[in-house]
Amino acid sequence: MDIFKKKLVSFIKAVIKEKKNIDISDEESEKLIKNPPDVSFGDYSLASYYLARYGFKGKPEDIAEEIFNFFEPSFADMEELFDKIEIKGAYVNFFVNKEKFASFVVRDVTDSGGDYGRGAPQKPLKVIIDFSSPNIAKPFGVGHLRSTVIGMSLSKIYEFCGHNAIKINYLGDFGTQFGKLITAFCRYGDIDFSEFEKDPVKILYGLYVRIHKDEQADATVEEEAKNRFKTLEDFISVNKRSFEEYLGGVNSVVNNINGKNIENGSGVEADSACASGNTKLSGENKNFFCGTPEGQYNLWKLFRKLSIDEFKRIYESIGIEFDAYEGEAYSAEFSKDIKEILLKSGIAEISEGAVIVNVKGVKAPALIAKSDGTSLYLSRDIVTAVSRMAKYNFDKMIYVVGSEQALHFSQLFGIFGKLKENIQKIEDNPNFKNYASIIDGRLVHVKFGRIIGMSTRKGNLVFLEDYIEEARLKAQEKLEERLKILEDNLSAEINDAAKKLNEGMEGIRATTENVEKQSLIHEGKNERTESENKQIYLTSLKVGIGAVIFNDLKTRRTTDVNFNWDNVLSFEGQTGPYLQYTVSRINSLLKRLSANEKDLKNAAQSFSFSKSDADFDDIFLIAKQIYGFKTALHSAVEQNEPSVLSSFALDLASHFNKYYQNYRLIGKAQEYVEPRFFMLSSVRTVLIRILNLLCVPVLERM
RNA sequence: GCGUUCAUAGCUCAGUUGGAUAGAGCAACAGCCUUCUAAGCUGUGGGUCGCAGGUUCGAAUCCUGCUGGACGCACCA
Repeated sequence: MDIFKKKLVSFIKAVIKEKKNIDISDEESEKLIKNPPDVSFGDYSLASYYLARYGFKGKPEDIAEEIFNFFEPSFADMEELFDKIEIKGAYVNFFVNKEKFASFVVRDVTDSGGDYGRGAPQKPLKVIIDFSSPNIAKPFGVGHLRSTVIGMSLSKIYEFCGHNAIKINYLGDFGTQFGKLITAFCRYGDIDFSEFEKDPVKILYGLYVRIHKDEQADATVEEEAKNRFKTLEDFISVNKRSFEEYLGGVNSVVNNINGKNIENGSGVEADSACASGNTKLSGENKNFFCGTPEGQYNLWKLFRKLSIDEFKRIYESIGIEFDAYEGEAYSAEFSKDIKEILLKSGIAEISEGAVIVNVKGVKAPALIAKSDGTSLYLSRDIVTAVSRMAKYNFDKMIYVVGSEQALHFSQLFGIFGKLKENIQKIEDNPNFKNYASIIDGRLVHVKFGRIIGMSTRKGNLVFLEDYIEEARLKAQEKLEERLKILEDNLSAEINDAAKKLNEGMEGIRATTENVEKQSLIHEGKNERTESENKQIYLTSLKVGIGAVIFNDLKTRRTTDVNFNWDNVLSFEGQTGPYLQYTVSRINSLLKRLSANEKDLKNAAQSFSFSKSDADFDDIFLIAKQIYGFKTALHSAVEQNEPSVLSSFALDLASHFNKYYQNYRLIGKAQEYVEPRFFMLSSVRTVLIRILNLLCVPVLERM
């Protein structure tokens, strides 16, 4: 809490104590302080109707007056921090000392450097964030992007707030669909294996599409796929440990490890390693792959490995990373144990041959296992949650999954509620009981809306890479335009200077300066050098990625977004590139202002603002905006909502751009420039921090 | 049919958890580059907060009903 608010808190406590003889906590008192909607109402306000709960009775206006009369005599005590107190209707409004406030905020940011806003809770939470989770065998489409960036951003936000975030990618690598994929591979003889190695995901997707089409006409496809999946699941389940045994083992590992406790060799990673080697894909090996359970298992593992490699490449290109890759298959091994435990304890029952759980508050029965005995993803999710509890001992687990799966998660969460209630009915499984009973209440479904109307220009699924490339091209186009204008202006300047050359020294100086500048930019249609081209490519790529990612994070998660190419490819207004541009603008300005760094270092100790300066009101507004960063972070975490930060950043950027437009700093006196230098640098610090938290690339220059 | 969820300016969205005069950005129109990056800034127009009730000092926000859309609802994930 800042010194201004602290003062108010103590005053509010005092007035309640004095008038009603009630002691309230600092937190309670702080909650009574609101931010007025307009500067003309001051900087903090106390709405009298909130005091009704402490026994203040009567018309709100009268209460406000009562409070005001209490404050006024002791105003001298506040004078150092506040300019005035005003009564307006039902509100008592407080006006801070603007000079002090602005200096306070800017100094706060300057002192904490890049860490401004970083949290350090007394008890950091261990939070698992399960996101992205693409389905293997399908290419990484734009649909996956939303989960990916929301999850990644939340992880960063939690980390920045001092919590411990564990990022898990839970791959959809199991289920009947893989039976289909294997069926496709085995049925179609015309697969080009060299093509396969080049772009495996594309080939797999081709198989996927083809088999789904054939399935419509040929009923044997589905049957074969089901059988092959059963073979796969049976093969995995043979000779395995029991879930109980597994949980016991995890437990002993966990006790020795603090912090993140990432088990790198687990699950997918380890399995995919043994998939290579003797399992070369070729025509001759086809009998092995299609004819034996072991071959089929290897084939599936190979599909999975190839897909994961591809995903990793894509993640890397947009700056996404995970602490662990897990797969559903890993849990499939234990889904039969779950089924038995739940049935034996009476939590689950058999209905129409399938295993179901009836969950409180959810009408639809939760299906745990199919009548042919194979597992469903709900049972695998139960296994996964329990395993993770054993492994990580999490305080909270967030599933970043689309809202169309809301029912699934309410069933999953409901099952853990039921498990907790009926835990004593479970026999013989102490480890399972131990972990399963404490999960209830720690699971959160962070859902998000669909992206509607997203299709390629020809009308199909959009691949993420094509999407980004489209944005990049647009960014490059824009960049080229700007360079052209720059070049044109330059040659105009040079012509101008040449004219002046006849008029004396002034012209000579101008000409030499311009020749220097010109060497940086190619004039006219000359070929650019390779490094210039590379620079242009990288810049436009970052802008493109920024535009695409920010587009997914700027609106509240839950609303469906109407996709519109023109909106995404417009880089003006409330967009990622606008923020990137703002940062690079500040960069450029600060660079020009910081010619004398030594002076600035000295000034950092003792700068201050004067309200007699023409730009002071705007400086104060910027300081206020910066100050709101901590509140924004807080509500972003509370709501698991990155868009809070997006809106905040847009506001801040807009404040800066207005200031930039209205006041010039170059050429002003050093003591005028110094405090503003730190103010602008504070804006930049916060903007860059938010861009980082939102996974939007930051550019030095644009 | 049942359930979840949404409806705010022509379009895309905010709206400090029930508070002061409902705000931005696009698009339209009118301006601003000899002066720190015009991916910027300024101004104008644009609203029955889906409709109807209710709750109270006070409702875009809460409750009920209606209309309209999206999603989900037994062996897919």
